[in-house]
Amino acid sequence: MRGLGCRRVRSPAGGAGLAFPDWAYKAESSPGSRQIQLWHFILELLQKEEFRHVIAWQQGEYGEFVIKDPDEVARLWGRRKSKPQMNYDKLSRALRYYYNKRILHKTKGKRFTYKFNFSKLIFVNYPMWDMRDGRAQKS
DNA sequence: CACGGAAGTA
DNA sequence: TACTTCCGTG
Repeated sequence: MRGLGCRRVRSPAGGAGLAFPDWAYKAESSPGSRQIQLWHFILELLQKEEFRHVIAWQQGEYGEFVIKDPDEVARLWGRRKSKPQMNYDKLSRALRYYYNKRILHKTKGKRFTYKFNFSKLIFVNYPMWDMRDGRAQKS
């Protein structure tokens, strides 16, 4: 297991310098059968330049991203989950459930634009992390 | 489009 | 639990 202090950053080549810490892209930690989470999938697409025409980080605001092609993102998500009837209406409902979970929030006024709550993602990936003093706690 | 209640799935 | 499906409301 890697140290918690590791904050390696991924910089997209030729990008606007927008990068996100490696802990944010922590695909799946469990060995095997756990189903992929929507936010893992979103981060996965965001991390690959080949999907930049479909979904991309919004320059300026850290953690903010824009779904440039909602139908395509929904199609890709549906393919991954074996849900051929998936569409943006349903996918966006799933994203809205993240509001209360504090994983995402909407960027009001900006169409198809959402923002990751990275501090919450730290908590999701490393439950032992205590946000109050920024040190790992023993249970 | 975006929101969120309500019921259904695995 | 984490969505998926459906839908009325603004």
